[in-house]
Amino acid sequence: MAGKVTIQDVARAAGVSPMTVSHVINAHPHVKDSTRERVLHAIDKLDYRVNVAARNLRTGRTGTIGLAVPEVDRPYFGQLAAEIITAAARRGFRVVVEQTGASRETELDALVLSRNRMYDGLILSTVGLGPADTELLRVDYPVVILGERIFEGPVDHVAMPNVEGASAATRHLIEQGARRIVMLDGAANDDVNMSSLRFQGYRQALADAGIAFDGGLLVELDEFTMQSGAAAVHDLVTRGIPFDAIFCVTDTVAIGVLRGLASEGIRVPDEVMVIGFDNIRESEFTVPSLSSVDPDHTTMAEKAVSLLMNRIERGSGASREEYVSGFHVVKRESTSRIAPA
Amino acid sequence: MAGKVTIQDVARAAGVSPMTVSHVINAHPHVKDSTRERVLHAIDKLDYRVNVAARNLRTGRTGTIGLAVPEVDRPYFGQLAAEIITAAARRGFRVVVEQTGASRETELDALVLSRNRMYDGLILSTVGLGPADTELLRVDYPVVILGERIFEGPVDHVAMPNVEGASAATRHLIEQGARRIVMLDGAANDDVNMSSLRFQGYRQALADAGIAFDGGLLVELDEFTMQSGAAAVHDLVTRGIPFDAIFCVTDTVAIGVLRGLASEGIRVPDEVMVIGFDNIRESEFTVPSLSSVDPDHTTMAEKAVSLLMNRIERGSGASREEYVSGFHVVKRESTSRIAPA
DNA sequence: GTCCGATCCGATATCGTTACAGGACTCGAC
DNA sequence: GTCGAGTCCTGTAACGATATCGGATCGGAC
Repeated sequence: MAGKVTIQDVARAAGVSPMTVSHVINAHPHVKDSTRERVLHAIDKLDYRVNVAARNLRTGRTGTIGLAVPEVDRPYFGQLAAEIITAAARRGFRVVVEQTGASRETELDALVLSRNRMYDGLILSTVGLGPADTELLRVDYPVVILGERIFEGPVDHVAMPNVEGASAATRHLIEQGARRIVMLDGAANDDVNMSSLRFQGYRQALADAGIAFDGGLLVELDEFTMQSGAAAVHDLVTRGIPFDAIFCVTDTVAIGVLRGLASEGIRVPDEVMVIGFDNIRESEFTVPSLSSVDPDHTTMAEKAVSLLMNRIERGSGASREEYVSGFHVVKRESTSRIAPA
Repeated sequence: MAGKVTIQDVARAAGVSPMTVSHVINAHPHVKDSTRERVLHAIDKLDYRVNVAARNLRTGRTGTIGLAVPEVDRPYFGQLAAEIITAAARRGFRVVVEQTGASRETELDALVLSRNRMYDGLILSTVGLGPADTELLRVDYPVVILGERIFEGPVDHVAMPNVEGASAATRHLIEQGARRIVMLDGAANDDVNMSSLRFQGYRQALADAGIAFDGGLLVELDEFTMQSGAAAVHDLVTRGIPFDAIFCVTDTVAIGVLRGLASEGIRVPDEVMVIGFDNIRESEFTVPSLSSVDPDHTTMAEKAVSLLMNRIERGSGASREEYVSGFHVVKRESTSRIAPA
């Protein structure tokens, strides 16, 4: 029953026109208080709810934005999603979460979906897209890319300080005495993806410290999971490669690494130090607790949503914005050779 | 430009009526191949996208379901959300994630929102709702409650084997030699919420083993976070309460507990054993790895979505269904007094 | 040659809301 | 007494799709 009440019914019950009801619902001015009361009373009595589909059709807005992430159950993306949903809710927007599974195809699908006008805008936390896809991003609806750095992309972009953060993390390891630093990275195939940028930071820090880069210490992971982090450690140990620290491309990988080292009976940080990137919530609670680079996700999420809102409201005219978040290195037990109190 | 192409434009370009275009789009039978080709070609050429709002209005369906969880960035809910999004996507549905922050009010808000016909249905992973709210759940659109057990609720329900799982976890601790088992629980105030049910299982296992329940070993947490788990351990130790095992109401709490024990210099499992509930992905990678009760979320998520789809398709006529998932105890290092290989 | 069912296509009428434009009325100023 | 500027309300016409139903066409059976 409640589902079938329309604005017409309310109008009839309140003795006004549908338009007046609409005005009341949308808080337009120029409605006499007594009239407003009557309408509200009728709405209440009939248990009227606006039909969002009809409103969407008429206004051309949906009040919904899309968020495309590889998987919400990865800690980093989960936390990002939570912050974005909160930031959007603050502005009266709902968020549809699409899982792209880190594949280029599905990320493009999300773009196309959004073109259906299903969403007012889209936040794309890319992984698979590369500079070759730049042209495909040249779409006529609001899009914000979050995370990866796509060189000269045609859309708004909120990026991480990948190079600088990775460099600082590596420098921290060096300062703590590490010399043979493994990097667990992804495929760094196009110079601008996350893996590649963090690798650049790593190399740069090594160079700055006068440490020669050893290709044998670079491990390319297929995916950024705890599983793959643990497996990589096992592999390194099995192959007998000596190392005294590991810089992990993400905290999730680092958690797997901590586990892998424990399984191998290697003590952290005494024998091997570990640092990650992202500072996810779990990192504070691992044993030992995990040092990490904190790129300030909260600000990034807030910025992404606010950029998107600007596009939605002001259209595609304005010039493209690029925001790179700040960062700081969070030093915890995993890189602290002085035993904690 | 792409945004303004309507089905009319396509019809004109293809030399057919809008209805025929609609038939093609919706894969209706009885459209000649040559006609279909022409229409598809026109769609492609004009870069036409259906206007979802218009379709929703006309059909009364949105192809979107709501998922209300406390927070997507808690591992358990993140993993649940991921599974539900996947299960829904398989059926051609999108998912809007609402964060209720574990408050009763926001959970009810989600229910009301859904009444806007914004979603075709709602999956509510409750925390704050209690039996007192049973009547409020008597709504006329598809709802599935996921997780908590609301006695005799008027809606479909996918529940966990809370009592049985908790009992099995506790029994496992006892079998491993524990006698003074702390339970870290939430407020067990209404006999049917998660905390209360898991507490029942705990007490039952104690009773079965002939161990007297010691109220001093029951700790009520305000929230189920790693933070609160760690704090609880610190508090117990500070108060000098002796214990040889901890059963945590969730794995997230347990991870905090592992961390807290490490900070206190207490060895796991030698001095204190720990077991959680949920078997989140992280539990396999903690140090030591965490034993847990696995309620098979994948099946739960799948079941929740499938129940919801049934409601959406078949209406509210059918009788209410209640599904309780199976479970098994996953034994890992944190409860294994025999050192792992 | 007729008839019938299957196949193919389209005219019309909404779905429930809001944009737009304008009508009626009030009130104060001159 | 007239005018203008609010204030308050409403009639009409979409927004872009699909449900419904009926009309046309075609091929085969008799």
